[in-house]
Amino acid sequence: MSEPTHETAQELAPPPERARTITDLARIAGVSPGTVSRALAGKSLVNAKTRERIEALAREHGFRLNQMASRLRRQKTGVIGVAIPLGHDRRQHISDAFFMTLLGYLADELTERGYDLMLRRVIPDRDGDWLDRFVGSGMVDGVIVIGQSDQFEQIEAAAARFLPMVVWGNHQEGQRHCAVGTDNFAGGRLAAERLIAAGASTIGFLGSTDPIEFAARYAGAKAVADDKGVPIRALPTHLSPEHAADEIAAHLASDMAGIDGIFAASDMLAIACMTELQKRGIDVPGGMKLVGFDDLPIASQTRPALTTIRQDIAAGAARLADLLLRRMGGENTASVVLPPELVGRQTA
Amino acid sequence: MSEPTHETAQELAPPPERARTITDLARIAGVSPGTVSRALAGKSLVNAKTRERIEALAREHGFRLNQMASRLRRQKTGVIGVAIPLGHDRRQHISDAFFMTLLGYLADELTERGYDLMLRRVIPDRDGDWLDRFVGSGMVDGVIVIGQSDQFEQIEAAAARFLPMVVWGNHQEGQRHCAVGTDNFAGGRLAAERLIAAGASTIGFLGSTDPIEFAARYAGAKAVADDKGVPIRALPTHLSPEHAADEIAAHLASDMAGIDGIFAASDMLAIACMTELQKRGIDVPGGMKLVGFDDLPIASQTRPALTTIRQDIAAGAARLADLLLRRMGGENTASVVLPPELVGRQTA
DNA sequence: TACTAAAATGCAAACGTTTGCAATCGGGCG
DNA sequence: CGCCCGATTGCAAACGTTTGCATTTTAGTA
Repeated sequence: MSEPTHETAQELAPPPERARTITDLARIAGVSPGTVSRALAGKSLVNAKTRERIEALAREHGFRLNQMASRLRRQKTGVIGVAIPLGHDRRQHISDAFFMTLLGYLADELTERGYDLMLRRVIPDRDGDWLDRFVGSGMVDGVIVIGQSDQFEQIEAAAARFLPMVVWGNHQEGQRHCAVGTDNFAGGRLAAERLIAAGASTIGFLGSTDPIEFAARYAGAKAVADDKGVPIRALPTHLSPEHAADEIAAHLASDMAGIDGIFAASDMLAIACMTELQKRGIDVPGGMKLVGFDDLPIASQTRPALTTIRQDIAAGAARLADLLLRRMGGENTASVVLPPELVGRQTA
Repeated sequence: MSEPTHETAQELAPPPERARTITDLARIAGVSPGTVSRALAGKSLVNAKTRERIEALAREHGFRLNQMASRLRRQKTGVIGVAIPLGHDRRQHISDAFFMTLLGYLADELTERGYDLMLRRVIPDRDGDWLDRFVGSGMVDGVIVIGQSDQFEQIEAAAARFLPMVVWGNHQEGQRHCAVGTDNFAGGRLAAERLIAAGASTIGFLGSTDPIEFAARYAGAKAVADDKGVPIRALPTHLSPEHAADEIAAHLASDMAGIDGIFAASDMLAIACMTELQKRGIDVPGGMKLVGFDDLPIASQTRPALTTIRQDIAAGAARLADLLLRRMGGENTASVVLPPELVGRQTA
């Protein structure tokens, strides 16, 4: 009574006691936790007025549902795991342009459908168990693996026990896991055909042939080259941007006897290569034909504009998302092979 | 006894009864769940032999710890939330090159430290509550917001209650939340100085001035331009790659009176602009000086190579990660402003 | 008013781990 | 042989929700 102002203040702005748990909120509302849960979930079993009152109290006391507990109880997470295995080139960065572009589209697709993405970068040989641990962790409802890298066996093993998984990469005869990917062999064919048609008499394949995606690109190009009697050989190069430029420079300095057409395993390599060629005063396509792979947005912005093999990344992401959701629903889906497409620009 | 082969087979390859829960495994091992938990966690309290036996059984029966339950109990998740608010340009794609590059570095940094990333793309005006819901969900131990967009108020509000949050973006006098970002105003100054030094007599700023990061870049450029008596004006352009080219073309066709120097709000815009200029036969830098912003990897690969203002994205990601972890440890950290750097190449 | 059915709520048991505390076991020592 | 102490293990209560079932309230009807 001696501090009226104090009391008045308290009454006007009641201390916003935060309700941390559903039980707190139930106590405040004078109902049971079960009712609060049902009210916030929008179930029909609860009286409309009660629901409104509880919703108002929830807002007022800043209540947030603890997702961990909710998910434990409901045995589903609303999260899709995205794993990026970096097996074939440990120096390869997760910020690789192709992966990031695909990831961006995936995020768009899945967010649209109400899922969150959990990103995990994996260095397989540090941990042979990586995929099993990921799919069995109870943290994700489904898994997308971006790139098979050199982890084909691991992926097959996981697929045997875990249905909701889809992989970006090659589909091989008889494989167990569901893959979505470009027909890399056909893409390699297209590239070689284009180079030869443009007048190349000896072809260099710029990139590693270890990851099976790249191996297939090389094999496709080699099939065409062999068929037409054009020599072709691999110029091994790592993907990481810091190393690629130097390795390409080394190739150009020593290893190019007769090569007048280059098929680069990715656009990023092709662009790095073009820069090195121009540094040396070699004209593209005059002195060297060049074909890339991916058709990243930058490919059309280089000078000269890059001739490349297009992977439809947006379509691929859409298929990945679609197939994964169907598998999460129990369906056993088949792999999808997307056709590559030659995008003829100025470099070959 | 009448089916010896059957029994033999059973003995040789015991049905690999999968242990789903820690209780299953405890039953199999003949110990209590608590002991199994301690054994798998590598606590010292459990006998070495017991631990080894349990670990072997865990492998054999394909046991995976349920992370949901573990995290609920331990009240921590090992997950860092990454939110990308798309407020100022809803058409902007999460696959935006700058965001993706930053995200890639962040993933590298945080994965290295044992955290997973949870990615969330947010369209704020669909849901004014987005940040509160994210930080209060109990699903993440900390949050990184990439880009303030037009959500400054929301972020400030969340920062008042939630310590472990760091934001990529501008720091403004007296703001509450911890930000890491480039000094955009200084960057704008550098760009304008360079353009003017290269001979530009009228400057166009290519990009939106709505997001505060871009507004600061424009303000910096304007400060220098005003100082030197050089006219400058904004050429509003959206960021999404599909629209940018057309909008730039429209500017070039109608709006360019006197402009002989362009400061693009991002490298992607600069590159799109360069392509449009070249389509029109305008020489860069002869007919038009051009300066970008970001110094993405592609910037050095264009022809002519792009003069731009470098943001050190890798360093920024490292600072974000470092500050976030310190905040998760209870420390209240100050904002960090990174100095931009002019990278002089060929376009201005 | 009494009875019935439907609507709304409460109760309590899950979900699968972790962890403080108590109980057990074994060995060394007096 | 009995006792004590340290090393292991078991017990049971959390963590915060959801949900089947039982119970109470309400509304409707005879």
